Amino acid sequence: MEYNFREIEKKWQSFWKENKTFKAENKSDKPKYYVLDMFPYPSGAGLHVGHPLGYIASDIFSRYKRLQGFNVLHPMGFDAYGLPAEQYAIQTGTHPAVTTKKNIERYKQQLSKIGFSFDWDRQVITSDPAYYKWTQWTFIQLFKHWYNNKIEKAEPISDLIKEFETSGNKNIDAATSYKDIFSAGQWKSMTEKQQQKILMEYRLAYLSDTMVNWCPGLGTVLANDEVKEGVSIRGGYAVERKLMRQWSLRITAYAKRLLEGLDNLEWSDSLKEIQRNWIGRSQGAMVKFEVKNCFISDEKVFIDVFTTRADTLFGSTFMVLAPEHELAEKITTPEQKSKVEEYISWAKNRSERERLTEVKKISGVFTGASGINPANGKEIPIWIADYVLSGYGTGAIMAVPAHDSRDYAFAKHFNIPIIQVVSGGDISEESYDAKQGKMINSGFLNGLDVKEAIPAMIKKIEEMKIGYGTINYRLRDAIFSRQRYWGEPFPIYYKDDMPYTLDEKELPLELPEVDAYLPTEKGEPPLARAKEWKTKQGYPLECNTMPGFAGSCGYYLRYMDPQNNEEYFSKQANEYWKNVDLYIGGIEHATGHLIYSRFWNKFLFDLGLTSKDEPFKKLINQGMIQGRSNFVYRIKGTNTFVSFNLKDKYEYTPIHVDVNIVDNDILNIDLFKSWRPEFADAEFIFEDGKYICGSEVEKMSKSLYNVQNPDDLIEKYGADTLRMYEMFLGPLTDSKPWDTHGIEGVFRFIKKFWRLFHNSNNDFEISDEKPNNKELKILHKTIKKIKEDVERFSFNTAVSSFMICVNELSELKCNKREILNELTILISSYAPHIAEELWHKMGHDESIAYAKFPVLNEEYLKENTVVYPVSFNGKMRFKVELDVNMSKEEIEKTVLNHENSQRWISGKTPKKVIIVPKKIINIVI
RNA sequence: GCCCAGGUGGUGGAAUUGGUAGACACGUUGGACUUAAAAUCCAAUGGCCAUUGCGGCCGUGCGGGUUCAAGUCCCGCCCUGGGUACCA
Repeated sequence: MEYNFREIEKKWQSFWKENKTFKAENKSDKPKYYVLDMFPYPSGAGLHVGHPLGYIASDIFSRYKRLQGFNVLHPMGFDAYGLPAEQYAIQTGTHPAVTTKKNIERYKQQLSKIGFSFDWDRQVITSDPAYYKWTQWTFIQLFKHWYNNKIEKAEPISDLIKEFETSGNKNIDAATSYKDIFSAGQWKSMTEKQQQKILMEYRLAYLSDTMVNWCPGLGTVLANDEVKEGVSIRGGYAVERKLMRQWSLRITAYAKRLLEGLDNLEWSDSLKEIQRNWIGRSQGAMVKFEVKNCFISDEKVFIDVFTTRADTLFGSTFMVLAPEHELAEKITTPEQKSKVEEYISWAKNRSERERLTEVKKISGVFTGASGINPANGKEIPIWIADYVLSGYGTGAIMAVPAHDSRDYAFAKHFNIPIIQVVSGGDISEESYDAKQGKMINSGFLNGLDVKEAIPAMIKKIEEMKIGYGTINYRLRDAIFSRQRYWGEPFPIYYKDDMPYTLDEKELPLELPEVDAYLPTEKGEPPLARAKEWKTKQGYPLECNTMPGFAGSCGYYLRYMDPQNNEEYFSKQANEYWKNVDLYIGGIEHATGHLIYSRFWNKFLFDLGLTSKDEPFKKLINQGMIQGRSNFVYRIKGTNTFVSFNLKDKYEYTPIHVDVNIVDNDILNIDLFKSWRPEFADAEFIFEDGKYICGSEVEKMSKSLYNVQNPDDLIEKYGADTLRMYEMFLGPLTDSKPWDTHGIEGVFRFIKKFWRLFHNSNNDFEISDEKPNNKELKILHKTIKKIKEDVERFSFNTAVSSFMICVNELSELKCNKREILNELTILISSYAPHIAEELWHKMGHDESIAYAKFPVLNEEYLKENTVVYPVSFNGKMRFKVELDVNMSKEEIEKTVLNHENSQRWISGKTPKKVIIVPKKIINIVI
């Protein structure tokens, strides 16, 4: 029989489906192994060859682990909420659920053709009410908990209320924005609304007026990780800062644990580094500066600043507030009022993008007020400038122009004095920012080294009770509201303008129908259009929905127990599966999903629901598969196209051409003419009778006509070939261009593998003869290599080893059962369909998926002789085969007397002979 | 600017611990089989020189260094990709 992959692959895919071959049980005597892929957003475009790369790798690993005797959890699902389906709904009126369902079906169909060993019974879809019930449930728990810094753990709000009732808040050390101190008596005398307002500042999910990234193009706010360089990552729309009442998650409470947890994870250094930078820990001090002669309701006014350079306090010659700072207008003197107001409104109306691109432009305004430098009692001016960000630290700084380049530029521009306090550099030219040198002009600090001066100054600040040493994080709370339709509704209603959670029994709160997917005329989010969007008691429900990342925060937990209607997941299921052993996905989630998930998991851990503090033990980022675009060159002003190597004689315009009408860079003229009407009459300047196209490596994208679709390749070569080729392309973690021609080589290999089992008439024929040592050696060499390679995720070299093995066995015309049986198991995780087919032909009844991974016998690898490369002064000159047991002395003697050596020694006495057993011989002349 | 990866034939890449640089493929060239094509098989294939044969020199971004030996380690530089960007 010919190798008929279409028939074989269809046959085994339905076999696996019917027999539920890959169903994972929550109870097993086997050790568990959890392999997870980042689940896809089902877009309308379908999969291209880049998408399955990670899935193939994780599938190979899952199948390998099954062969090794593990109970493997390898699920798949869909991250189904997202902007594209909603944008499409706005344009066409099609409900996003309809689009999403259709796209999921398409994705599933495409995925099923690749032969993945997913347990589809565990599929989760984030937009399914049975799933998002638990997203909403977790939100309620976040609302009902606060973070206790003393024990670094989330605790129930009810416990916090008890504490307020007995002792007020003086003993509480919480992650909160609330600064005032109240007593138990004061607490009790508050109205419910006042109490709720205070509690809101402690909750891990809280509602507040915050500066948000408002994206008018998308009609919604965005989280920090959804914005890059002042524009939205999805769609590239401009983003501006806006004060809005929004839900946020107090992820900053977990900053320390999120940072420290990284140390024990098997993630790539670069990914950990991205997260470390995003969390951005800085050690420093909080210092209080008094505002001179300034009183608000009889109390002195102080400005808190955060600094990492407490040592330079004596050099602080002015202060700067962010334009959004709450004191900015309050401390401004009447004379400066109009200027300050003008500046603040100018700064507010600047888009984020303008602000970023005009970083070099210095702007600011003097408030007229002065602060007092607590180190030396000197009066220093207070300015407002937008180089100070409201979101970091306290939104106010002590400026030290001598030792901070930004302050320096500002001081030079506005003629503010500069006092050097650390020796080194030339401050008439530029600031001296290095943390190196001796202190000068700094009172009691003089003569100390910077490294000594920092703690000395912090100690002094603490003694003076004007501040304290502290750690500041760059990480911000996650803004959790979106003014969109297609997302999880919040389980929240409003009473007296204060938010309350729905009862857990009322979950899921299902997404209502609306007449249009647009904001109302009053500018409320789309949910405000829903009829009866209120509780049974008549209280209005929240109209915002949750962000795109909400559903992916805990999906890996739900896979453990996906049909559970009583709980998110059972304790028993979680204690069995624990956390993800191997997670494969793109690096683009470094500052989004991968931080949010860790936070979500840590919170559930604090509640005692998850058994592990970290969700993803080992994580691999697969590289991107880039497209290889082809170009034709049209001579300017004509409809004539010039072949690649002749183009420089003309003035031309390169035009992307569909890679599917180009074969090996040679353009198919007929297909090109019929590709687009404007090319129907095209003329050509050929070279060697052919039209050669240019090529370039770019992103794989529809608009660049370089998309390779897995379905087409499967149709042509089969899924086994596609799987192996995607792995053969290069290291999993590297980005690499797709080259369709390479797939032929893998296809040839698969056919060659098939021929090992078939005679010249294409009939299945294997021999029961005992294999010889040569054959056993080939097999065991391959077992060893495949095992090593898969365990270090080096799938490309594993594929080459299979090629070498099959080449060698073909050469020996080996069709012996003992060899082929083992080789089939080895290859089954890479090319499961052909392996399953041959496995059954060899007489097995059970699926190969649960066969036993071949055991390596080192005996077969033993050699009697070693071929030594003989080098002279490090240059390899010839090889010599020697007995493996020869002593170094014997080797030296033999090699020096070897006829080929004489030429290189040429009568001289070798200075030194280096012999590394079984490796190399080097003779130094 | 700062931080992190990386730079090897015409192409994708291999070299796992400092020990034969270029495995395995693609492509190219020549050949076999065939009426022909496809498929398959064989041979050559880093560059330069030599070629009747043996062979020789150079070569892992560039310049230094350590070592018997460097793609691999160290120092300096260049380039590419990613992250981040007034983070006090």
